[in-house]
Amino acid sequence: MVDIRDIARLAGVSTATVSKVLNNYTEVSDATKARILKIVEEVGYIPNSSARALSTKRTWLIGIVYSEHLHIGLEHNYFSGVLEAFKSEVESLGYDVVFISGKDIGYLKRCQVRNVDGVFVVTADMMDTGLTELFDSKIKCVTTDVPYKSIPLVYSDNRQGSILAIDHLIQLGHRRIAHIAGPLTTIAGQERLDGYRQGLVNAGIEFDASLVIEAAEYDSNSGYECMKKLLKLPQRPTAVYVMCDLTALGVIHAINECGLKVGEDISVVGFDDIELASHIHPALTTVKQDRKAIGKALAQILNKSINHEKVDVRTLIDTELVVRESTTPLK
Amino acid sequence: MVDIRDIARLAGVSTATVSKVLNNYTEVSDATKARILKIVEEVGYIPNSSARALSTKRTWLIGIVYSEHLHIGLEHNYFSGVLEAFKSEVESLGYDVVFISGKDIGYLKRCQVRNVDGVFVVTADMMDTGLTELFDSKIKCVTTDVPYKSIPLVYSDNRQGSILAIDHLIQLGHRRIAHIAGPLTTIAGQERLDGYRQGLVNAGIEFDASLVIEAAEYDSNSGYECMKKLLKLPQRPTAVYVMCDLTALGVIHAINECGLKVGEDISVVGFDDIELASHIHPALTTVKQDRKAIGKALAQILNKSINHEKVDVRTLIDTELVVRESTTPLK
DNA sequence: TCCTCCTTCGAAATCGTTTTCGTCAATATT
DNA sequence: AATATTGACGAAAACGATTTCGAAGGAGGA
Repeated sequence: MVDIRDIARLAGVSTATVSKVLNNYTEVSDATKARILKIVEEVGYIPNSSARALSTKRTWLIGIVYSEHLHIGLEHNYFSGVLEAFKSEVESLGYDVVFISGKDIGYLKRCQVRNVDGVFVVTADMMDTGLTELFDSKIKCVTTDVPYKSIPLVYSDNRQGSILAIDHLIQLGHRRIAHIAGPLTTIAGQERLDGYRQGLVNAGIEFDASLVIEAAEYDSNSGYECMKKLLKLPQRPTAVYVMCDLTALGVIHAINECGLKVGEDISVVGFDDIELASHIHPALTTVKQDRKAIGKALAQILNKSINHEKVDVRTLIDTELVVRESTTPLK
Repeated sequence: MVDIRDIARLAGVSTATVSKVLNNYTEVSDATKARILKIVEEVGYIPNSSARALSTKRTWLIGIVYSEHLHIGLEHNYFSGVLEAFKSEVESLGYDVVFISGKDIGYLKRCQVRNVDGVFVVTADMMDTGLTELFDSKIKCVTTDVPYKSIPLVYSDNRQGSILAIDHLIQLGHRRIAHIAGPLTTIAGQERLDGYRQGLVNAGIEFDASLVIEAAEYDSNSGYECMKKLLKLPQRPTAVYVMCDLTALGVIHAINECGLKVGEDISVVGFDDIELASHIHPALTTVKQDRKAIGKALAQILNKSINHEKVDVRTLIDTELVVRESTTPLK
């Protein structure tokens, strides 16, 4: 492998000079700069990042952390979408992305071993002390969905999203709109419920507590269970606003099972816009989280933070309603 | 940050000795070893991985590469599953995992910049010269799904999977079994078609070319289109074996659209077992690819390869049939 | 007693960069 | 003409580990 000394020798200069042109210092003449660059190109010289990191104390590495026992992370479509956008943005800022596991020595120590410049905590469970230890350290972090002290946070404007959904249903003529809420221990669960209430208030509809059910989890089964209950109500809702797409699938299952048709008999709106929302039949109307924007914002904020610039502690990203087939005008 | 010299000073030994106990050399006495370890523990010393990499030429980093323009990668449930399993296995072997993008300078150079010990090419498009350049280099690679020269390859036993599917349908009494094949330019497409024919042969059913359609892509639309054609056949198939779950969704859509019921009127079998297969209604019977096993095998093979051990060039992983609601006995 | 052989350890070179500071010549200033 | 300034470059010291090879000292053998 050719190193910086080879380049220096070939160009008849010192390694200092080579290093300077490689790092865009101005104090080297255009002539030698061009000469060095040419040689670098010809021999295909690639600076050794370990050596560079050793002497600059910057690795240009961003760590990705997620609470492993939550069993989401990579496999969840929402997070992989955010992660993909994040990755793409930090890459264009010059970083690479490395996974940090918490195995054995914990997240913090692993981050220190790798000397990451910053970390993105994708799925945070604040009960995980390994994580809070990381948040409380000197290492620059950003996260999404769940707040912790003054760690910069980027997430969807859940209230606004809920209002979009409710407005849409009201436009279609619905008045009895049920809501399956996320666990109210989660911020998202609370805010989406808030937005639901606000949406009703805006339309002058009175809030009916019997139309709201708190789900146990953000999963499909919970949706199935909750919908079963709603269907037993003396007066059935004509529309259901569900706090996430996966849960909406369970809801749809329950509706089908009792012989009703999604869309025709009961309109359903989800939240997230995961991949399958558009693939099922009827396709799901849903509040789309702008994963690209979230990932990109996270990347930019983390970069600023690494460079000691001031950053916003909270960033809200707008959601967007995607109307498909699961919502129809009230007959 | 405390470094190895601090430890040496505190223990009253040289850095050489500290390094030796940290790397499990035998030539240091039990007493000093214990003393050093104790101090390391107390002050929370963490070796600097850049320095270590610089002097050992091993980074303990594995690169993850995927053809970006294919627009799969992270967001595709199958690959994220394999990747998750791979990551987990290499982590327990002591590596960390870093994403390598091809931006600007190409995959190979980026791998060299980071000095990765090896790379896992998750989604390979062999038309991508950036990728073949990487494969043809000295860097140890493994990949899945698509073969290239003697790069170690791990993938599902597609023929065996097809046979499972066909056997199942035959057990249920079906005889007119259609197949929507993947693009025959892909190995998976070919092998699954092969297995389909073999399954029929095993059951003594004659192959009927009119029941086989080659899809344009591994996506939902292709399934929709192909199924439309199959439904126009003078004698409709009673069952369809589809080369992937996503495509099966399109198939289901087409079946519903013409007033038939999946399961009752036409049985459908997919391939992959992506997340939504179990979430749709009726839930999809499918051939499950063992993502965990594939990821794990890839990790072990890559590790061996890095350590200059002999490895198998091709490794087949068994598939498994997951019977759900989309297949029922022929009436 | 002398010699050999282990065991245990350390001095110092090395890995490939960056960065500070000094040198030296050429140019600008008075 | 003497001095001050500027521009272009290099010597050498980091950065924090690993590893080779030699040395010291004690144990064992003849």
